[in-house]
Amino acid sequence: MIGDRQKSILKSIVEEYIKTARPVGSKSLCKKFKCSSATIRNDMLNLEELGYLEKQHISSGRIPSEKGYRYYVDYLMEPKKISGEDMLKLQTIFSNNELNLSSAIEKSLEIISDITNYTSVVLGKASSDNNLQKVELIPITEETVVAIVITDKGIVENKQVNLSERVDMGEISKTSEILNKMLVGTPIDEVSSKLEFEIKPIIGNYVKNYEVLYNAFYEAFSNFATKESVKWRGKANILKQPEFSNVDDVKNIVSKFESKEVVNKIEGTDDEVKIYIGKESELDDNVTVIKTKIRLNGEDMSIAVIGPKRMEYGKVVTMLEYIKDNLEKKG
Amino acid sequence: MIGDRQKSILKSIVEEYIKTARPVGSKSLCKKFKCSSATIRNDMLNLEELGYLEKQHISSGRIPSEKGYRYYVDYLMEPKKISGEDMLKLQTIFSNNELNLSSAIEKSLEIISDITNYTSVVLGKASSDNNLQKVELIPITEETVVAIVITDKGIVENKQVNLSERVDMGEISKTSEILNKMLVGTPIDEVSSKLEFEIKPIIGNYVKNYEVLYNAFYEAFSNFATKESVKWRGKANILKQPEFSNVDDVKNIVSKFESKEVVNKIEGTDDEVKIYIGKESELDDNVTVIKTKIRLNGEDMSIAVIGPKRMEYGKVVTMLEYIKDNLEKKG
DNA sequence: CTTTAGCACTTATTATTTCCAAGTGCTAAA
DNA sequence: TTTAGCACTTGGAAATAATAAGTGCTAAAG
Repeated sequence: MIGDRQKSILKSIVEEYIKTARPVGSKSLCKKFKCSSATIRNDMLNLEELGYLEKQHISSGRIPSEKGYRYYVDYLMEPKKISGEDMLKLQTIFSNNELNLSSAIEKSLEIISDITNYTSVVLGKASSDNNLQKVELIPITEETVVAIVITDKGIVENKQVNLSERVDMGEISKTSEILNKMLVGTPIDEVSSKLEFEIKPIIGNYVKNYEVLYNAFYEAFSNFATKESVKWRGKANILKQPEFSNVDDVKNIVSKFESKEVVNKIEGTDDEVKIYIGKESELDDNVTVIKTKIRLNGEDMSIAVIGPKRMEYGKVVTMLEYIKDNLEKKG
Repeated sequence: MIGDRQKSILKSIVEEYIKTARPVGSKSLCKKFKCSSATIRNDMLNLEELGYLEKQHISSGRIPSEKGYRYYVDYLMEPKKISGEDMLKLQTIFSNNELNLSSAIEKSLEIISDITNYTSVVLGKASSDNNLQKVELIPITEETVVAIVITDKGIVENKQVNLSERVDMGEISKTSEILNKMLVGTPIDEVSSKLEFEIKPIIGNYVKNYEVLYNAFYEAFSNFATKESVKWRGKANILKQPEFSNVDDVKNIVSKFESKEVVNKIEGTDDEVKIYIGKESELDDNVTVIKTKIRLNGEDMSIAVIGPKRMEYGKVVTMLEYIKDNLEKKG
């Protein structure tokens, strides 16, 4: 259905369009394919009929459709080696042993945005294979305590809680002791039910006034269980792309970046590096999202790169794979 | 120099322009001042010569200059009462006793942006009257510890640190013990020097292999001392203003919001609610920043509202004052 | 001295027209 | 199957014209 020269033409058009952001005309491919513009035009027409190419108007050159990008990504794209210069930058992340994981990830984001000029995001969420390692309730004033939860993977969360009434120091340390005795080692996604069904019924036997403290810890913990961190780099980068040359598109994408739902669209579901083009991204028809999931040290992380549909696919994929592999080696 | 009617005209022009975002012509003020447009024109000319008004072009109506806004804000503006509806929203922050301070502040931001349709920011930084209350070093693996620092104001910071070599559990708890014994009660801005001059010299007597652990804690602590939190709400709101109708201005302001220097421009220096118009904001000539400083529970917070120069000054100032007063009462 | 009516003048904005470059589809011949 | 040739379409830039809003100034009136 789609011949070899046509594949090659599609590839050239996608790559040319990625480079220049301008529709590609038949004449510009003549030298490369050693044939006349009419021949190219015939093939282009064919590719258009099959849905791989589009025109902006009747007499414009061709641009790839989403289907065209998809075909390119699935069958035509060649992986791109990381350039020496870029490799040097990436090395700074992994050669520095002092850097702990979360700093390494942040640094990676920074470098991705710097090299690609796209927007990058990392989304972290304590994963279910964290076990509770330690609980602390630290009195601050007579009516406030700070509750601290630490997991065996080293994730720490804290929350300052107002008690609704004055509570005795001794009670606080007793509560803390009981919580530790009964909860240490519990997977975090089982803590809630253990709290409710095993601890709540008996804690009254040891601690008077237990309700206030129980509630305080419960609140702190629920904070922990749902906590997500989102970090962006180069949010403004995408605006540099020529596809965002009119106000409404710019305002639109900026609003989407600010909205809360963006988190769901970004969260990776696959361990591989996956590409979501235009509509597939469910974020905005004008963007491509390339994302992957990394499970690291008890945290599920999603890293995503957001750019225009004419993104440098090969470059970004190679880079994400490299970073993913090296982070996992480090972790 | 500037007569009573002229003041009144200036006030009307500022308020009209704030409402409509369009230059104000002489005719539109006739009814209000019960005189002909020519009279108004004479006064306008005078106000322009004094620098309070500007024209966009020779035959346009007048708009306030930055000096005009400044005069309005300093001498003409009347404080605006908070509407019943808005008051209701604000009450939800302060009536809820369960809400701890940092949640209350976040909630305030949200409501400010919601009511005003401007952008709001809060900037927090541990202030110098925090004293160290507790230090913990918790081993996670043989080569990682989590260092936790807690102050008497309930601020908690933690950092996971890679040790460069394997360290014995006992050493860790000994170090932790010493740090606590010697540091508890120390104001956080004196911890660094105390660490270096009092603890480093003697810790070797108690803990072998102390260097690794000392460095780990030192790193965790320096993380703490410099940590700043920045929270935005309604970042995209400002784009809704008609002054941002061309791409470049939009891209410009978005980039500025993303840049790191913005923090310096936002940080409040004054306990009062202060207004910085256009250039005065040092952020962008097209915006006004209204900000104030709140010292709360051991944290220095700056709250800022960013909007167009034709901001609803009265409304925002009243609202910020109300929030500031009530947060300080709560804290 | 202040206010007003009248008028010529300026400018942004919008719509209309004209022109050009780029590129297409199609036909007929090679 | 490829190519040359040509009529045709479109977006975009530049030029032109028409309109609305509002000014400054002058001279007369209050």
